[in-house]
Amino acid sequence: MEGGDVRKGSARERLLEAAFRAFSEKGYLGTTTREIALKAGVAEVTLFRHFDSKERLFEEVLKTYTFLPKLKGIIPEIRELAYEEAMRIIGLEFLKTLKEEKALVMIMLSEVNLYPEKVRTIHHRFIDEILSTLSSYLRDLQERGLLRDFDPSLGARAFLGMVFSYFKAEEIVKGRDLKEREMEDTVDGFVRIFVEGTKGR
Amino acid sequence: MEGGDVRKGSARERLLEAAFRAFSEKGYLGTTTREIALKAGVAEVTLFRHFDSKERLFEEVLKTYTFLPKLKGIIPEIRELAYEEAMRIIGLEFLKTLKEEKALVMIMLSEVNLYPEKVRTIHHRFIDEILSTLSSYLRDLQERGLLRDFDPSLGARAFLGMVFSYFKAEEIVKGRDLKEREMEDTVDGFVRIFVEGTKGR
DNA sequence: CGATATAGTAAGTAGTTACTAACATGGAAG
DNA sequence: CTTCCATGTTAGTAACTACTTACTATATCG
Repeated sequence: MEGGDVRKGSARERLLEAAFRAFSEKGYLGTTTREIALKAGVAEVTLFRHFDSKERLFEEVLKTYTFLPKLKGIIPEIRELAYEEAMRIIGLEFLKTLKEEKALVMIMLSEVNLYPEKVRTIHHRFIDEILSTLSSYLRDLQERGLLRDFDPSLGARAFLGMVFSYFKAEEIVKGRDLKEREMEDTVDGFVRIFVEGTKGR
Repeated sequence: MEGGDVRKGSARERLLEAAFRAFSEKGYLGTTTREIALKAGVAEVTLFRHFDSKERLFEEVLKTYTFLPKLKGIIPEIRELAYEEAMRIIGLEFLKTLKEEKALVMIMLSEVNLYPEKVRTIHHRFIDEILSTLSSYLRDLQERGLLRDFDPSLGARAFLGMVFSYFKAEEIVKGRDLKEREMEDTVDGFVRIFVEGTKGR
């Protein structure tokens, strides 16, 4: 989006950030080392002094910008809430995380072909993590007799899948910038369907 | 998958198919015209005689291999079925279509950065089409008083989103080859949640 | 002050890539 | 038979790209 330079922090940090942005906006192959150095405001040779090759820079970018989902942290507080309200928060938090980490999501989708293993690793640390957090929450509710009997892992997939696909269609493919209000309304609709579909009768 | 040649049809057809495969397996930038020609079993210059440039070849590939979703065709027969059974068929048919058209889906996801407009066009003709087909089916059931009141377009998104995300996670990211049985079971679970969550009470 | 680390400038290399030019070949059609 | 037309072969070009080498400048630190 913003083509601006990165002018704070050490050369290494600036390179990592410039590379991260560039890879996410133009893809790995579509990005040149010259361009990254320019954006970072350093000489191209400095890039190769810090990272031996373009590929190692890419690896460092992934290592640096792969985040841990914060959903895990909010689960304890959520167990106190009503089911529907809890799912609303989980869905919205997941969607916001996707939005914040859009650059990383773009890299994952673009680079599945070129670096399947690297992408799989991130996917595992990110999506699978959230998935298992949500399924253990659902299992807990089942054991307390609040939900009907269904595979909680499948349920988690169903719910997060709705949210992810919505994000993919609007933000990634259509290039939109979703507003708070619209996100809330949409998640709300998803929650109503999901909660109604999983409640005990 | 198979690195084999394409040895039937005219040179033009062979080029289109070889390019389609290559683009989907290695991305647009990761594919060379030399490689396409080799796979098609023709001289590289023949490629440029048929298509003026690599980019125009790409456009022709998209034009040629963009398909019309067949979901629309089966809707009439489905209106006769019970809601749950109908959704099962729709979900499974959608998933199978994604599987058959996996190459195109890969291209779409990989090339959002490079050619956003081209990808948007395909997405519109493919996903949006299915989406509106399903929402009109849901609206119909609502009007017949069989479903509770909810935005049918949101409902369609929810359901197809579950299926798409499942496909993305398993086939695209994890590189698996989903078997009939597993697809049926998963769609079945999705359907149960969705149907229960949208039925009139 | 002197050593060390970090950065820049400049020049270049070897490989690749999309794309072109020129000419030869073979088959189908009139 | 001859005229096309689609194709192959060969050679080449201009641009780009990841990466290197060699030398210089600056700032920090003991």
